[in-house]
Amino acid sequence: MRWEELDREPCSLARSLSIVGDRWTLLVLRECFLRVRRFEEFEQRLGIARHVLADRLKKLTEAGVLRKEPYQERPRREEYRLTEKGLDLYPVMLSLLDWGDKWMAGPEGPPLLRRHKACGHVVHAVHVCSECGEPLDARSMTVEPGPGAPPAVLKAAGGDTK
Amino acid sequence: MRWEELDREPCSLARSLSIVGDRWTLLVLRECFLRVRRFEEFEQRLGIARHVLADRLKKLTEAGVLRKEPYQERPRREEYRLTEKGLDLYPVMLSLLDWGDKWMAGPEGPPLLRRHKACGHVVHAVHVCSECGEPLDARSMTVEPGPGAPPAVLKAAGGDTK
DNA sequence: ACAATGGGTTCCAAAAAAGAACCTGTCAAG
DNA sequence: CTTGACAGGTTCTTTTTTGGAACCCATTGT
Repeated sequence: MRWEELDREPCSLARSLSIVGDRWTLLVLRECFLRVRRFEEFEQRLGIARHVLADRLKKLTEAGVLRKEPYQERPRREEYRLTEKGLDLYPVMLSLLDWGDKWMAGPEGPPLLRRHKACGHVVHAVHVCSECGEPLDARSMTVEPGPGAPPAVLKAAGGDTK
Repeated sequence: MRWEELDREPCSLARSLSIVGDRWTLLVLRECFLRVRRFEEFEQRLGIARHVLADRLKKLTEAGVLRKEPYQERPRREEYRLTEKGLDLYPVMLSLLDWGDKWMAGPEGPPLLRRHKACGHVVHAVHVCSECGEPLDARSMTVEPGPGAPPAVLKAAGGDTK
């Protein structure tokens, strides 16, 4: 499997990774969620090489995850903002954040906490079933071919996910 | 920021990415969740270069995400299995999967569906607050320094996440 | 004795990233 | 009317990572 064909794999994970599955993209998006919007600010906060940053921002814009919005004319300047597609990556960030909090924090605990505005508590995310509301884990799911499945998938699928 | 120092960043996202933030690791883990356990099988299913696969499996094992379990002696053969730390990455996979289903599927729909054993429905994951049970999104959260925060973080933090 | 099997390691060429310098409009100050 | 600053890139060159193929090694079946 080559990297450029990843977006045509019959797998939503592979397709997602074709956009966010490299060294820098999710860190750039972290800054977006923290309301960073300008080239210079991304560069300073991340310590990323400028041309790598330019490339990532371009690819994210082409993918519809970010959009360029002018914030002044003469000289024209544009900032990068999350689209709805980009905002929808929040669960991905949250899952990685919660996993890092649990497994990668030192003995002193995680470096940042997230507080839920609605209830006021420091929280983490729980994944629940969209239909019955029960918590989901790897052993509670089975996989089956969907409407976009190519024939080759049909023979491979059939087990559960653990 | 250099890649090798990512695991010491005061950010759980960066620390998580120091393990799963490269081109291949999450695809290797996808196969693990689909119960692939042997070197040859990873190689065939992923089409990954052998030494890259060997390197990823070693790093994941060192990180405690996979463990090597002997499945026969003479000749000794070992297989790779998810540890508890690895199984805990399921929400990350699920988030990426759901995002791909929603945003990266063609008009014919997603290639695979996940069915919840408990309720029998085809489902996706919903992220809810661990304290109040309400759905979470980017705009409903604020960030604040945690117990492991270095001084530099204290001035940068303080906004919400969108 | 010889090939097959599982699980690697080694070598070389191609692609991607790091780091630093350079370019381009548009102002604003001297 | 020249000099400098600023935002936002682009162009080099050097180092790391990949991809692809070949090779290695212990066992075991024929």
